[in-house]
Amino acid sequence: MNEPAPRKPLSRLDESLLTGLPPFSRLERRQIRTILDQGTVRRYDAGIAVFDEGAPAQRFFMLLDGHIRVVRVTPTGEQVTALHIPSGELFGIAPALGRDTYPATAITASESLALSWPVRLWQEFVTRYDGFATETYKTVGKRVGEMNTRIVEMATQHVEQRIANAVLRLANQNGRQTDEGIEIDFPITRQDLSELTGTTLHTVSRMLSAWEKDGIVKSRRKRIILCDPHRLVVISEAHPTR
Amino acid sequence: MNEPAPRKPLSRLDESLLTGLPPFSRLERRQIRTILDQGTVRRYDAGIAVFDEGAPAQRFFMLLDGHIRVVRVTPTGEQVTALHIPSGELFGIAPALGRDTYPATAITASESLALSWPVRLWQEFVTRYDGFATETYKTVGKRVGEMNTRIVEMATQHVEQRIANAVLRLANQNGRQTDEGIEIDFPITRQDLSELTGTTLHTVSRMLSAWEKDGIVKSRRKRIILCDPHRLVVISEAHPTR
DNA sequence: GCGATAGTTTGCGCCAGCACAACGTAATTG
DNA sequence: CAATTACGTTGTGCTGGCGCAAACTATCGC
Repeated sequence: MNEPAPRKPLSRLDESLLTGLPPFSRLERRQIRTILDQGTVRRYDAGIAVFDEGAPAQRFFMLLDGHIRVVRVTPTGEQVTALHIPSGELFGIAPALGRDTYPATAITASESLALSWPVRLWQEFVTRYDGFATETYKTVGKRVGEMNTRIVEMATQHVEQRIANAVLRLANQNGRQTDEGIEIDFPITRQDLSELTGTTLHTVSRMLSAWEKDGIVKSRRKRIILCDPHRLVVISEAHPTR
Repeated sequence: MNEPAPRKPLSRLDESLLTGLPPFSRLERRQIRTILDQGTVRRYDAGIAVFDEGAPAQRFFMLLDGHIRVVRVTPTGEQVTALHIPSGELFGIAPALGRDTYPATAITASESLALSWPVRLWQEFVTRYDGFATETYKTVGKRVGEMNTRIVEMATQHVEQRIANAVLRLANQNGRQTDEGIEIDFPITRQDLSELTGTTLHTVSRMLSAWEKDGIVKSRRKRIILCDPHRLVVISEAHPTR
């Protein structure tokens, strides 16, 4: 992160942390207190695995601050990013999918803060707290939709369009307006982008260079700023050969 | 289908239709009777859309017989198959994902028989029937896993490996042992396979021809028989360049 | 301030897989 | 059994994007 995030007292969390967030928005202060007291907060450095693919799902998580990349590793060791999780969302919700192991690895893209609970509380949350089930399944639905879109993109679009789409999506979810344009407000490398689009870091680099030459983006190390999102949209839609 | 499927009396269904199926396996005969009476059966010809992407989700379905392809259509009209649904599974379960429209189109791959209920019953099923929620979320979890795998494959594997994987998966889910080998027991065209693997029907055709020359598969029109599944597995794993 | 490390850029050659195109063949219809 | 339609095969040429390689540059730890 750029500025040091305002540090929350880790000992006892404020109820306001959760009140705004969809899965908990219909709950009363007292209920949220209970939920907070049952959970554990932890800070994670950037680039740390919060949990690993295949590991027994012992806890589920709410990302309070930072960004998570959900990654799968192939038998031969290359990584593919399946999803990006912005702060304010649940993750590692294996129990919602009837699973007892995590289906993928969660890696912090930036320094992050997450609250977590043991899975045995899942059933309790679902039955006891109004709106929790509904909202979490909306989240699942949204992610299924995203994955679906990724599949369609990978199947039909060219690399340039896929990269454009990925950048646009990231900017939409995690964009921050600056005087130069919209900046993706967490560190992202060419390698990350290539894992997100199923290509190589070389190709991504070339692409960004070309776009920068055309004034569509600016990019420093680990940072991307969109100067002309509209042109990117055009690229992402253009020339669908197949 | 090859032989005309044994025709069920459409008027009043037998409880045994559902007793074996996971979402209903823990229920009593009386409960299943109620569930059956609340639903509607319908037969669909091959190649028919059961519901369309984006349409309001008015019903959810249980596939009793046949096969469904879950398809998304791109803005430019090409189709991508996201999932295959074998008989005995729920589909069109938008309500489980907190959605009120269908996220994709469901097309019958062969003549099919499906039972369906209005979505307003979903909540009732989930709360009233033991195991229904758990089992349906397992189904969702399984499908998320499959989609994830597809993404990884599309991102890292070559066309030949993707086709091999697709064929193997179909054979696993819907294989039937014959004297020539394992036959995929529903009609599938080169075009279908190409939509499943994100390639062209030409490339699929070439691939199958090559495999047939090597004695790995036999293929008639709309039919594929695996003579040597093991060699296919080798192909699907081999030479992961990136 | 100086390596060391992690991230980025760029050039070059090559080939998997696509576009295009034409033809062959099995099923279907009346 | 024509005629028609749907599905499958195969050839040719071309190119997007990858592999490989090498150099460059921020950033960090000491």
